[in-house]
Amino acid sequence: MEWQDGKKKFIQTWGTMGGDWGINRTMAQVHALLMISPAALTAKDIEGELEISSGNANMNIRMLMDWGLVHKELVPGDRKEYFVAEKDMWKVVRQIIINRKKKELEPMLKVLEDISGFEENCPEAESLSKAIHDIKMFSSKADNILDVLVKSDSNWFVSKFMTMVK
Amino acid sequence: MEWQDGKKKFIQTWGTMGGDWGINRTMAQVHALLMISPAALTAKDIEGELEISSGNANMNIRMLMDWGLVHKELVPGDRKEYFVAEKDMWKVVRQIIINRKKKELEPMLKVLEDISGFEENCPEAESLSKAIHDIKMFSSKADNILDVLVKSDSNWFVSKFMTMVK
DNA sequence: TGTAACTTTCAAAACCTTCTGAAAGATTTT
DNA sequence: AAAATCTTTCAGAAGGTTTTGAAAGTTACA
Repeated sequence: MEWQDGKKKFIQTWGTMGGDWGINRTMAQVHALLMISPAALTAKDIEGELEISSGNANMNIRMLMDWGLVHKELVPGDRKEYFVAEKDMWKVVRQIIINRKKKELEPMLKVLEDISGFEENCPEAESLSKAIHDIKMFSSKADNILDVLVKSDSNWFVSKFMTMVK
Repeated sequence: MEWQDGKKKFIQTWGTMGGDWGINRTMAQVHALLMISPAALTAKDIEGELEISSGNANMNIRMLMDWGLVHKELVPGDRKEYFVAEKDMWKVVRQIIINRKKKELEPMLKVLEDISGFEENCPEAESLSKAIHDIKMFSSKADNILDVLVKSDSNWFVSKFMTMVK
């Protein structure tokens, strides 16, 4: 396989992956492209490579910057804006975890907190109560674990984990 | 708050949550409803509660059964099919992990394997090579960790984890 | 076997998200 | 300050997924 084909497939795969992870496909593709680019790229480069409109490119680049996965790089004497992606996989995953946690886990915990304050004694109410309690329990544990995960170094984590399961 | 309102919000929240997790909203709502039902429900009950069509109910119940989160329960002397949901949160989460791993992580690892076999020496090819390598590394670690997670008991895992990070 | 109760299928409709393309807004150069 | 270059915005178009509703398929019983 030529590396150019590999590149195409890589961008595609990362795009699909992104879709599954609550990142839109194009956003993930832009990220993939930047991630494997040795040099910084301009918006125009990205539009060209991925065959998308400037509006689309702009919007997704901005989103990636919001997520902290891409940043601008200004080349002295050049008026264009260049973009580079975070290339450290662990940092990338960490950012994704942080963002999803904030968007999904935390709001859910809040709602569960809000709806747990009723008192009634029919089986239905009790069943609901139990479910809410269990999920709250579980989610806050997950929340804690993710916090640790995000704060830690990848190698440390994996090696520690691997000894732990022995 | 009345428990009936809590129930509505719970179903809604679990539905949104599901959407974020690659489970469609209705499927997650059906699951939520069954999860907080002390008794088994018929397809008709579900249609009524969630105000959805029979086709929709049927399709999502079937999907939940495919995922192993819901099963049929036959009541002797009754011709209707009754459904109950898995209520152990840990089992639920485990099923979700198994399914997503199969659908997302494993195919990705396969593609990365396929496209890593080129040899060229321009910086672009090298950059691509490195990205592929890093992701493969990372994903297979994640794959292993999830395997352990899935096989283990929740309490064991959490407590072990919590000591580990001390 | 006929009929009633229930379940499944599927094409078309509704809905939601993403993308385009053109116009407006910036910023720099001449 | 006009022109050129680049970036952003946004309404409507396109594309994808989910839902409906009605018809077809099953099963159980009289």
